[in-house]
Amino acid sequence: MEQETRELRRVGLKVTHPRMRILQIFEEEGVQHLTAEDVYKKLLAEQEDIGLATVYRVLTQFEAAGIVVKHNFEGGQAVYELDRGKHHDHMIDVDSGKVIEFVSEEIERLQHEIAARHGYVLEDHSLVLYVRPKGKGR
Amino acid sequence: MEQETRELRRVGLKVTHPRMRILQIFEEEGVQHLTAEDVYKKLLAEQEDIGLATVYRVLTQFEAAGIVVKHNFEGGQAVYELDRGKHHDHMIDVDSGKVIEFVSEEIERLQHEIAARHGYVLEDHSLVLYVRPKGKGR
DNA sequence: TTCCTTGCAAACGCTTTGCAGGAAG
DNA sequence: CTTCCTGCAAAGCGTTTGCAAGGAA
Repeated sequence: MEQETRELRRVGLKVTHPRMRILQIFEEEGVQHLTAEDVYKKLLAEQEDIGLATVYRVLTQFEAAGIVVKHNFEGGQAVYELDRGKHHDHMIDVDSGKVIEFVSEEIERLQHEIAARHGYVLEDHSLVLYVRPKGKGR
Repeated sequence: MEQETRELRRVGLKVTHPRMRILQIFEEEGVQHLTAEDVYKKLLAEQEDIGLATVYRVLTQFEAAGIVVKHNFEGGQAVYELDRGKHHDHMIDVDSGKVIEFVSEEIERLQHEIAARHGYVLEDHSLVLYVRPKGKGR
C-alpha cells in the first residue's frame, strides 16, 4: 500500500484506486505475465468495478513510466510483466503456454557484435524461443 | 510464368490469376518484406482488380504451403517474405524502417543449448534486433 | 460438372478514443 | 477549484469470414 503509493508518486501519476489495484495485482506472488484481459478478470474476481479501457490506459502509462514491460508474443494479445530491472528473454512452452525466463550474456554479446558489424548500434531486441518438453515428439 | 505455375501445382493449389500475380510480386528483384497491404497496393498499381481479402487468403495459403514466411514484427501489420530455404533473423533500422537479414550460427547453437538446459527441445524462435545507424545518437 | 476460389461487405478481436461525470491534489 | 482520471460506448485497425457469383480441372 505504502510502497505502491510511493511508486506511483515517483513516476508522477495520481494515486487513484484503479492504478493501485492494478499495481498490486502485478506485485502478487507468482504473477508474472498478464494480458490486459487477465488483469481485468482478476479485478472482476475481486469485485472491483474497473473498466477494461482503464486497464489498457493504466498499463500504457505504467509502460511509459517503466513500471511494466510489454511483450508482443505471437497471438494477438500483448502481455505485461513488472519491470524488475533485470533484463531477460523468454521461452514459451508451446504445449502448455507456460512462459520461462532466461538470460544469456553470450547471446546479448553476440547481438551487439552483429549490429556493430553492420554499422549499427543495438537499441533493443526481442528474442522468444518456442519450445516443447524434451521427449514429447511433435 | 512457367516457374510460378509449377510452384503452385507442386503445393496443390489451383493456378489462378490472383495467386500467380501475388507470387510474381514476391519474386521481383529487390522485394523482400511486404505486408498484405503492400502487396494489395502493388496489385492496384498494376491495374489488377484483386481484393484485399484475397491477398490475405492467398498469403495464408502460401504460408501453410511453405512458399512464404510470416513475421510479426512490432507494430500491427504482419510481414511476409519468400521462403528461400535459408533461415535467418532480422535487424530493423528503427530510423528508416529498413529490414536487414543476418545469420548467426553461434546464436542458433546457444538457443538450442538453452532450451536443452531447461529440459526442452527448440521448435522455433523469433529474434529481432532493433538498431540505429552508428553515430546517430538517439 | 464439381469443387475451389474470388470480391464484397460484414464481422472479429484487441486496443484506443471521445465524452461527460467524478475524484485527486 | 483545477486538472487529471474514469466508465461507457463507439470507433479504429488489421485480419477473417459468410455468401453468392465465377473460374479451374
